[in-house]
This record gives sequence, C-alpha cells and structure tokens, in this order.
Amino acid sequence: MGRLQTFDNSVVVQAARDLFWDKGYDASSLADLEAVTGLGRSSLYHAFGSKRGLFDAAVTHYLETVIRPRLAVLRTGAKDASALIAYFDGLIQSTATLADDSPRTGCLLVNCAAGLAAHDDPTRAVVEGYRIELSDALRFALISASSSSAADTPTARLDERVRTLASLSMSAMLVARVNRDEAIALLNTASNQVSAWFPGASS
Amino acid sequence: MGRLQTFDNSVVVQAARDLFWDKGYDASSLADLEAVTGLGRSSLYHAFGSKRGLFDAAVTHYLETVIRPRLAVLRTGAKDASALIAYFDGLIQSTATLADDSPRTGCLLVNCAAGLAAHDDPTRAVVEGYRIELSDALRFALISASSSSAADTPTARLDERVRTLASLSMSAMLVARVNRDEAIALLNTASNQVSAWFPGASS
DNA sequence: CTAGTTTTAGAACGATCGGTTTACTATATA
DNA sequence: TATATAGTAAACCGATCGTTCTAAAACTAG
Repeated sequence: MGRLQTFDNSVVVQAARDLFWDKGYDASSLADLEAVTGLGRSSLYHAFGSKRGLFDAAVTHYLETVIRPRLAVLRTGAKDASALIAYFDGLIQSTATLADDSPRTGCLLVNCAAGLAAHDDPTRAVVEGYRIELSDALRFALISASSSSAADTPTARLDERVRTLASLSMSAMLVARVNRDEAIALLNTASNQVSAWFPGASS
Repeated sequence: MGRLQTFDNSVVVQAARDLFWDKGYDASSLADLEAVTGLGRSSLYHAFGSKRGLFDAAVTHYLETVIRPRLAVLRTGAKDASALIAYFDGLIQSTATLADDSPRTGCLLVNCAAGLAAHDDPTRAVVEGYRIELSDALRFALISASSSSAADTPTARLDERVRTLASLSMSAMLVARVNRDEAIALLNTASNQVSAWFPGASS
C-alpha cells in the first residue's frame, strides 16, 4: 500500500553526516542539507522529522560506521601491544590519506564536545558515551598487552595510561582541523609511547 | 571635540569574550552581545566595526589576559619541575573552582579549533599560534627542569613530552565542556607524569 | 553661545534561518 | 480502479540574523 521510498536512507544520512562533520550543526543549513543529500525539504522532513532528527541519525550513523569499527581493533585481545599500535596506525592512515580539502577532518564528536555539547544535554550524553567507550577500549587493550608480562600494571598507572592515550587521540582529532602534520605527530607520539611501555611488541 | 565614550572598552570586550567563550561565534547573536555588554548596536558597531571585529578583539583580549598569564609561570626558568607543576595546578584550580553554571569552561581557542578555525583562515592562524606558544612554553619548562640532571634529554624524547603535555592540556579543556571531573583527572595525569619524569621536584 | 564632531538610541533594512503547508504527480497495494 | 503513501517544487510563515541609517544627545573648540 502506497509508494515506496526511492532513496537509500543510509546514503542520505551519510551525506548529511559529512556535512555536519565538516561544518557543525548550526552552520549546516537546510539548503545545504538539500544540496548534499539531493533531497527536498519535504522528503527530509518526512523521513527524519526535523533538522535535529537528521542530525541525531547522522551521529548514530557516525558512531556505528566510524567510531566503533575503529575501536574494534582494540578488542582483539592480543597479548601484546599490537592492537594499540594498529589502532593508532589506523588513525594516522585516515588522517594522512584525506585530501587537503576533505570535509572529513577530525572527529564529529570531538567537534560536538567543543560546541553543541556544552549546552545541549542529549549531545553531551552522546559525547560522554563516546569518551567512555574510547577509554574502555584503550583500557582493555592495555590490560591485554600487559597480561603477558610477569608484573601486573597497578590500577593507578593503568588509568594514567588510558588517559594519556585517550588524550592524544582526542587532541589529535582536535588539532587535525588546524594542522594535519601536527595531528599525525601526536598520533605517532601515542604509538611511540605504547612501544616504550611494551618493548618488542611494535611492528 | 565631540562626545566622549561612556563605557570602558576592555570591560565591554571582556563581557563579549565571555559570551563567545561560552557559546561560540555563530551562536552569539548581536542581541546577546547587546545584553551582556549593556551597549546598543550603534555603540558596538561604532567601536568595533562589526561582530567579527568584536570577536577578534575578544580573542586578542583572551590571549593577553588568560593564556599568556597562564603560560608565564612556565617561563620562571626554575631548575626543577616546579614550573610545570605550578602550571597544571593553576589549570586544575581554575577548572575546579568555577561554578557549575559558569560560562567560562574550557578554552576559547580550543573551542575555535573545533569550530570556526576549520573554515576561517585568520582564526586558524590564531589557534595555530596558540598551540605553538603552548608547546614552546612547555618545552622551555621541560628543558629547564632537566638541565639540573646529569644527562640531557634527547630531542626526540623532549618533543614527545611536549606533545604529551600539550595534548593533556588541550584535551582537558575540551573535556571540561562535558565532564569537569574527568578534565581535572586529565590535568592530574599530566602533573603526575611530570613528577614521574623529574622525581623529587613535586610539592 | 555657536559650530562642529562624536557617541548614542532606536528603528528599519534585506537576507536567511528552520519549519510548515499546499498542490500536484508518481507508484505502490488491495 | 480506489486509495494510501512518497515524491517534487514552491510559496509561505514568523523569527532572527548582521548591518545600516537617521537623528537626537553630549561633548569640545573657537
């Protein structure tokens, strides 16, 4: 009963996601969203209810297709630092490979943290969730990597290592919007730090 | 000759700075700026030319009254880590002391990095300058602290320490917009890191 | 006191914002 | 064929945006 939707929802959401990623929520106008999605207002509103609804869908899509696949490599459970090295290598690759004019620089959620999240509680919750997911994944990989050595790492030291690596990840995404080379240097610093903590485990 | 200005320029700039700090450039409307400064549009435009002119004045004011005084403690030249400890203590104090509803959370320039700076070259240049100033000051303090020990720190290790501390500073300011306690934990991590590098120098 | 200059107050500008509504067409099922 | 849903395109809404303009108010120089 009734006509079927002719566009792929996830394609539209991805196009919107890239625009929000690049310009942020406020600076992305409905006219812009029409342009990048190829849809009219009517279709967008029919499918997503509002600009904000489209944004929320874009954030969810971002978490599922960008963040979680990246963090997944930290969950391999390898008994050395290879998962951590692979994680930072992945970030370095995607940061270094992007075209100079690519809108997809940095991290959508890092950008939200500095902007929307400060005054929008739902966004803040999403950003907090991301930070916790990142920290948990890093912690898991650090524990896995140290479980081969005789002495367990004290919890306090583990927490500091988690924070150091999460900090380098987030600030690299932040700096990527301004200076790509320095962002890569920050990620290399993280990688080198890991290698220093777990000698012999790097590639 | 002519009527005299009835308001103090720097007071107005500071009020505007706090608004931009809190809400960012785009989300701060002329009506908001009128409200926080107590001035009418005419006076604002007469004194600063445009919204952007006021913003630029606010950023300059921020650099001079917030950033540089903070970085100044890194330039004491003390032959131990006290300058670094004092720097992070200062950040911790100002982060922990702020009222929960204070608009002055995080760092105006960190917020700009994730927002305006990505598409506005003048802002990008200011943010880059801030990042370099921060790194240089941290490097200076690190060199001063290690100059008492017999062995010089290799340049590569020094660069990594600079990046680690700069990263913790910036990400703490980023996270402060979402989770103050975690921001403080990041700053404590930096402080502990310094203490570990230069044992015996902490308070 | 007047002339000239600058600061103010406030209205008004044109543009654009997100969002809604309308009218009409196309495609599906029952 | 009847009808329900999805599509487009357009006009339209009130609100808000940054900016400009006009004119009154407040000062100094002569």
